[in-house]
Formats: sequence, C-alpha cells, structure tokens
Amino acid sequence: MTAVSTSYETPSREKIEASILTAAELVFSQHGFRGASLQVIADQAGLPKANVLYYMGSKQALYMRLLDRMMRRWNEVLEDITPDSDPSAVLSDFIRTKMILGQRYPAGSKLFAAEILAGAPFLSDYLAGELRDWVEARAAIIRQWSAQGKMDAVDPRWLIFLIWSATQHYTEYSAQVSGILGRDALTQEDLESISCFLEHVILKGCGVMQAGSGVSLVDK
Amino acid sequence: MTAVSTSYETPSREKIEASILTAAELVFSQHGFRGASLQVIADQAGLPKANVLYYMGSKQALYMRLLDRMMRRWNEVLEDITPDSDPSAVLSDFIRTKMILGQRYPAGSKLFAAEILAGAPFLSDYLAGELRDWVEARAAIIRQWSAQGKMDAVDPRWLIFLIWSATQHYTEYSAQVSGILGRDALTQEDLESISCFLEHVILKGCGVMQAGSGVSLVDK
DNA sequence: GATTGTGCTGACCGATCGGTCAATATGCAT
DNA sequence: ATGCATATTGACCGATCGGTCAGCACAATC
Repeated sequence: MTAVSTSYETPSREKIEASILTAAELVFSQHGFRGASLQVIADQAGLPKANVLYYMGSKQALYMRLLDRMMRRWNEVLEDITPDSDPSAVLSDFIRTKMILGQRYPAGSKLFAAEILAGAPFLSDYLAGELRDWVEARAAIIRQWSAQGKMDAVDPRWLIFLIWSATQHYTEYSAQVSGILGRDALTQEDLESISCFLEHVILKGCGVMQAGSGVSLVDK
Repeated sequence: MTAVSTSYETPSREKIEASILTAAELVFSQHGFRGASLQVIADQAGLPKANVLYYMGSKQALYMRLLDRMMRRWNEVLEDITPDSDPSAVLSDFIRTKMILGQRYPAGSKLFAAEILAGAPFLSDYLAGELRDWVEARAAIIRQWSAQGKMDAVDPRWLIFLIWSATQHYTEYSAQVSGILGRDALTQEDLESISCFLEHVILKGCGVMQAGSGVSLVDK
C-alpha cells in the first residue's frame, strides 16, 4: 500500500551510501586509513566489496568523504562569538557542545584522531588553512576578553587546545576510560559530572567572571 | 686500537634490536598495528625483513614488546604521593613530568594512543587491572586532600583524565598543533609556556592552596 | 519484443601481507 | 683444520590487499 513508483525491496541509493559510510567510519576509526580494509568495511555494511567500490569509487575517496563530513559537523561550533560575548557562557557552551559532539559522533571523532596520529597526510592543508584561521579568529577575541579584565591573560591557543583535548579524551580514549572505570560505556550521569567538572576547573582556572555574580550584580 | 674481542663492523645484538624497536615504534605509531607492515619497518631499520622476524619472532611479539616498554616508562610517574603530600607540588610535578615524557617518547606515546583508538585489543587487561588500581590509589589520596580542605572537592578521576589528556594532546596531536601554529615543531619556549598555562589553570581551577601563600605562611 | 541504461557482483589481476625455510656466512672453541 | 652455534637473507608460501571488468538482472523507453 501507498506504493509509489520507487521499488519497495531495493533500498534507495541514499540508504546504501549511508550504510557504507557508517560501516567505513567504524572500521577507519579503529584501524586508520592503511589498517582498514575494504573487505571488512563491505562485510560490516552487508554488501559485496565490489559494490562498495561501485558507490564510492576508491578507498581514498571514501576516506576523504568521511573526513569532510566530520569536519563539517564540527563547523557548527563556536560560530557566534564576539568581543562583547560573555566568556562564561561561551566557554561553558564550547565545553558542553564538544562533549555532546564527541558522544554523538564517536566513530567520526576517532577517525579524525587516527588521521592526525598518522601525521595528517590528507588534512595538512585544512589544518594550516581553514582551521588555523578559525583558531586565530577565536584567539583574537579571547585576548580582548583578557584585556577587558573579563578573565586571566592566558594564551588563548593553549586554552582552545585544552578544551579540545579534555573533551575529546572521553571519545577517543573511551576504551581506556571504560577499562579504568570498570564500565562498558559512560552513563548520562558520568557525562554530566564530567561536563560540570571541566566547566568548574577551566572557567575558575582562567579567572572567568561569572555573569550575574561577583563584580556586576545588576539583577536576576 | 683498543680492539677487544668484540668485532668492530658487526653491531652487537642490543644495537640491532634497538634499531628495530625504534623503527617499529615510529611505523606502528603512525599506522597502528594493522596498518603497519614489517617491510616498511625493516626498510626503516635498514635491515632485510627476514632479519626483523629473526630477532622479534612475529609482528605481534614486536608490537607487544613496544607496548610493554612504553608502559614501563610511564610507571616512573606519580609514585611518591601520600595524603600528607602538598597537592600543589604533586600536581605541578605530574603535569610537567607528563609533558616531558610526551616530548621524550613521541613515537611511543602515539603508539599507545593508536592502541587505545583501536579498542585496546592488547591492553584491555592492563587497563582494567594495573592501571585501574593505579588510578584508584591516587584518586583515594586526592579525595583526602579535598576532605582536608587543601583543594576543591572535584572528582579525582576526572582530574587525572584531564591532566593526561591535556598533556598528551601536544604529543599525539602534534600534526594538528604544528599545522595551526604554523611551525614544524614546538619550541622549548612553547613547552614552557604550555606547562605554565596548564599549571595555572588546573591548580587554580581545582582550588589548590599554594604552599607558602594564603592560609599557611609558616616560613620560606 | 527489442533496445538501452543503471545497479550489481563473481571472478580475476598484480602487489603486498606476515611468516617459513633452506642455504650460506660468520665467530669461536677445540 | 674441524665442528658447532649463531647470524643472515633470498626465495618462497598461502592469504589478503585495492581495484578492474565482463556479464547478468531488471525496469523504462521505443
């Protein structure tokens, strides 16, 4: 019923591509570009190997497509930041958003990490170009915050790296974290506890003035 | 002259093994266990592939030997910690020692990271055993510090993870850091600047009382 | 019903994988 | 010189690698 012209049995092209991308993201994230094999990816996706190549062209094209997708996912973060923004709110949001992104895309995050570990052979241009500009722009704003006395005069690049590393750790080192905590995975309570901890330490550690407390107590 | 019984041309067994381990550590650190090939390792070491297998037995034995060596290097850290220790000194030392270890053994650190990324297939026992005990013992002491009012009541496990991630970042993500900073490698000044930043943010963020200031000003 | 275009895949290619082994070279005590 | 242990390595093995391709299935068009 409700049969339109598209066939019922055959999944659409989008669905097949999505299943390949999901499978490939998992395998690449565990073994890196060289360590992953198309046969394993195809098995994971439940397709013949030749079919994977039919849709994706080559191993490298598949890999680069995954990298590109992951980088676009991250581009949503920390876009609306100005010298007039409240550092407390921005940094809190930055920390929590990064934690959520890591939980939402664990395989993609690990894929990115493996690429960097290998020396970023496919991403060196992006790192030295787009991402560098992104960091420099945010760093300039953070420096203005410091100059305005809104926070300590810390090096903003180290601060950005700190938030990146501290949040990504729980995604990329999930095997280590799980082993040490003695659980299979982090619970929702763990994630909330970690987010609060990072917020507390980083904001307090950078001397960030809490809006609505301390210096300016305008009102509610 | 000064010719003892050992031959001059032929390197000793130790030197050959060391050159294999160094080469293997580099290749494994970039491509992980599956992505690394014995041929590439042998080329890197300047030896025939069969010779590598003669000395190391198998790819897996070589890999596990490197993992074991790296874990023993880390065991030197944070050994002398008691409830009576000064949190400020201990945490500072922890941060700086970790930064130095990462710089001293970049390949080994990345090798470890790749193993964790792959899901720690060779290290799950170690993580859930030795390392977990190590963390729990330190966590218990840090909790006592909090109870004594020496620092904020933060979750000590999250604090340990924070220091791990923040310091390891500059080793394992060196490709990203270099790309963003626009340098080939971190300078000595960078490392000192980063260490001071992390010390500042983490100690202040955890409310650690500086010995010799604030509450107790006994003397020098 | 013949033609055409797209989706699909088993079979295959040369290269490379980890690992074995026989043959040779070398060092040293006798 | 002889014998023995150790060191070395080219050649080779079956398996797997990324990738190609011919051919089949099938729905739409004429």
